[in-house]
Amino acid sequence: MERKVRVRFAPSPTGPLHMGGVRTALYNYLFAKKHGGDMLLRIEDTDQTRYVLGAENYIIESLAWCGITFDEGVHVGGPHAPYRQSERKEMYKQYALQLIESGHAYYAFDSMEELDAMRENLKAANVASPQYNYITREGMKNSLTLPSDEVARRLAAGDAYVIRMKIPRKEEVRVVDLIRGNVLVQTSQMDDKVLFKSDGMPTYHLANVVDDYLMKITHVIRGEEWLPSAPLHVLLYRYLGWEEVMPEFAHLPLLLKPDGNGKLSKRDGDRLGFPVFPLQWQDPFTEEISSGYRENGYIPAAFINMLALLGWNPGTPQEIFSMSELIEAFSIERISKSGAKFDSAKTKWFNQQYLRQTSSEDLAKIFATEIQAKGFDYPITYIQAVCELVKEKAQFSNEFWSLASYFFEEPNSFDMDLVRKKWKDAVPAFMANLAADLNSIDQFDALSIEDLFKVCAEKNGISAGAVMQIFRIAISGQAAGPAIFELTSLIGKERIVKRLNFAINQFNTIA
RNA sequence: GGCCCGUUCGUCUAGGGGUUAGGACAGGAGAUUUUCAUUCUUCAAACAGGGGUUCGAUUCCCCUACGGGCUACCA
Repeated sequence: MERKVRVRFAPSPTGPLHMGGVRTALYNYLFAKKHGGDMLLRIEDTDQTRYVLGAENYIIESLAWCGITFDEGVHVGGPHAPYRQSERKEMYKQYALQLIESGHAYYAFDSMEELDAMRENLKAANVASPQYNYITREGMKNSLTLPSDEVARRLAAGDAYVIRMKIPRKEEVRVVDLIRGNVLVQTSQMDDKVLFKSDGMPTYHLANVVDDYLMKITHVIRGEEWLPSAPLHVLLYRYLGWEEVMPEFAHLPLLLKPDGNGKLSKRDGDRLGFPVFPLQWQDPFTEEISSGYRENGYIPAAFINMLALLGWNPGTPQEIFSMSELIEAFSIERISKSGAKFDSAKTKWFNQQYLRQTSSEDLAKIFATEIQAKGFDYPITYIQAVCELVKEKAQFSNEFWSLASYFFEEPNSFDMDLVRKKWKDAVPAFMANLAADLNSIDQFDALSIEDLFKVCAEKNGISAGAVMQIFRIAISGQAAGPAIFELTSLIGKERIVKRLNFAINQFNTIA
């Protein structure tokens, strides 16, 4: 029987979710939706020592901003609730005990010091990989080496213990990975991983397998850092008697630093000048702030589009994808095997593409709140017209103010070096004439202004081109901007004439 | 160190036993826009190395190098 596709995104609330995590969530989401399946959000908070307050909310909020939705999870509930592992604590122990029962796990009573000493000894003896395994467990304090009455006594006395997996000595474990094919590992290379900790919590390995089984997960799509422990998980399914319904695995290549080596990390963002997190995050302990894509003016769909193409491609030249197009085109087979260096320049390009696609009407709505926040009151139609003019010049919506502030407030500072260069000969006279001429016309549309401008220049024996830039500076304060006569028309006759006269005064004082 | 995974332009990638090895970003040059941005044209840029297999390998196999991950009572 074909099972309904069910995938999960299962982060640990140890800090903000970085873009690599978002991509993992995205691929899970795309896969689920492509196959009409379910997407769950499970919080893996089995390590209380690393729990960070606010991280869970951050994760939920980030994914919502990205447009990744869930069918079940901590925030939306569902038939397999609770979805927070700390709240499922009581469920795990029975499975660990079941494994002891069947001879696939055992109690271990070793202290941290004893474990350290064991590893030190092995290192000193030049053992290639010092680990708690089929050889070393013979020399440690566990239910395999201790007499059964002592084990019973220790357990009854409440001695601290962990439950370890008993990895067979000489077997080959095969992991079938949807991206990499067969991965073979010898059990002799594996160690007796702790499944159940002395604090009563399961480790990732146990909790993960138990929950995926209980929640009927069909596909585990996760980062490549989990590939080395996948054989352990396969063994766990086998020994728990769940191999028939074991999920299929897909281990995603990692996101790498744009420069140098290694996987993309928290530090890289602010070091290299781009966000690594979807949303801004303030560390609750250090109060250190890490920037976010949202706060940097990125459109979530652009961010998602970029992420989707980092490690996956549709096999066609298409690069711009809406979420539904991504769902349509997505397939695990087309995920690449090697890690991808993150490219912030391309991310900006994606945002620019999306910004262009956004209507001036929608941009105006966003921009209007910024305008209002600054205390200005302009009709939305005016703001929309400004957006129309400025849109092509921006890469981010948060650049609008610096690009367009002069549409809303009068310029009061000018690039005087430039003015000095241009403010000579017939120019001052021309500007004075222009101000008067502009003031005298009724038709203040771009074409009429342009005609008037040219005629005025000719009257003063100057080429129109020669005075275009000083005119722009006079009315906008900036040396570059949108089509000059349209801009003039939009700002309106009264304000333009006023600005011109103000600028002429200013320019005269420095000339 | 050990184990596992990987390696096509600077970056993301397509391709696949015989190709002028394609696209995009970034970069260079030019044109348009009497500004900037846009747009257009154009240039430069890659199969890690060595062995096989083969009539022929960038493509398949092996080795080396390099890169990455893992190696906790963290996930």
